[in-house]
Amino acid sequence: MALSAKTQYGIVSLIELAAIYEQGSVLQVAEIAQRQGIPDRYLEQMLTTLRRAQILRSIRGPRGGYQLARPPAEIPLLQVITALEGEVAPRSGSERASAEFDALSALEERLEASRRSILEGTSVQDLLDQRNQLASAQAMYFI
Amino acid sequence: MALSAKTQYGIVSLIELAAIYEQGSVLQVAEIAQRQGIPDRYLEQMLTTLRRAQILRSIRGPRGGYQLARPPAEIPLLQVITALEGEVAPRSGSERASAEFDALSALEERLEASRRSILEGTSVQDLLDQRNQLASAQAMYFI
DNA sequence: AACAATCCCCGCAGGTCAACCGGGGATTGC
DNA sequence: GCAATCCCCGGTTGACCTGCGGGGATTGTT
Repeated sequence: MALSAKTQYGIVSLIELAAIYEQGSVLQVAEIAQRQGIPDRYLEQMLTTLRRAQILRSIRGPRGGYQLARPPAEIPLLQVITALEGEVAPRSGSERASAEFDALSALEERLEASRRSILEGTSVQDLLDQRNQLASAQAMYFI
Repeated sequence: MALSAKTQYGIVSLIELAAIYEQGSVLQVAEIAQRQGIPDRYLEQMLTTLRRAQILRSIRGPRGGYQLARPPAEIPLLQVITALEGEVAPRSGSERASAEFDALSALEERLEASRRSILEGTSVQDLLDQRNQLASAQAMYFI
């Protein structure tokens, strides 16, 4: 699995919130959790993390909930994943001193760069579009 | 870290073995482990795995050791990593039934495809070349 | 003002997995 | 025969992911 459950839950929630972004309304943790079939107590942690990263905004009290802090097209997935999984420790201290490990590091950087490139170039809006496209395709198939 | 320690140890060993492939000689587990500063008892497991995957050949008894089973240019890293980390379980059973999860799956597939593409297109020989290039660059810098 | 809905914070637990260690057996060159 | 080397298999430790629970803070509604 390329993405952890934590990350998947967070992103799926963002797609749901993106769908109602225009209306300026909110969704509650329990609401999202039930619809997606994921544990609400766990999802709460993800949404809190995303709020701290200023990707979400929260409203407390009755009729409260979460909403996107900015338009979904302005939320690259790289930011979301970085917030949820935490920063990668930048090669602290003991570099393996070996020419072979150095050559391998060059490869790892290429791998990470390619991954970053995709995640920087994909926004929550893109995933929402994809969801709608898949949904309509399924509707067509159904007829 | 894009690659696990297990994978790193295995690949680094393959680079060392690629460097002596022409001579048809062998390297021993303890030899590689000491030079690379990695635990020998652990490295043994990786080399055993690579032998079972027919990437390495082993010779037992005194003066024994390991050598590549084929020319390093014919060993794509994807095979190495697949052998070391094991096959990815193919989406067993309980698909999350949700349009949002489906859209996310499409992204995950793109991520994995891009990774596979790099790992298929890079061989152990390529890493050996990179090592030699880095080594000579460092030599130039030293003068 | 009281109440209830909702988010907020923090710590804990259980399971899984990566990384590593150790014991003893099989092979084989010298 | 002996020692070097690979071979096999199981155990351990520590971290991390996933998830739960208790109680506190905020706020709309009545």
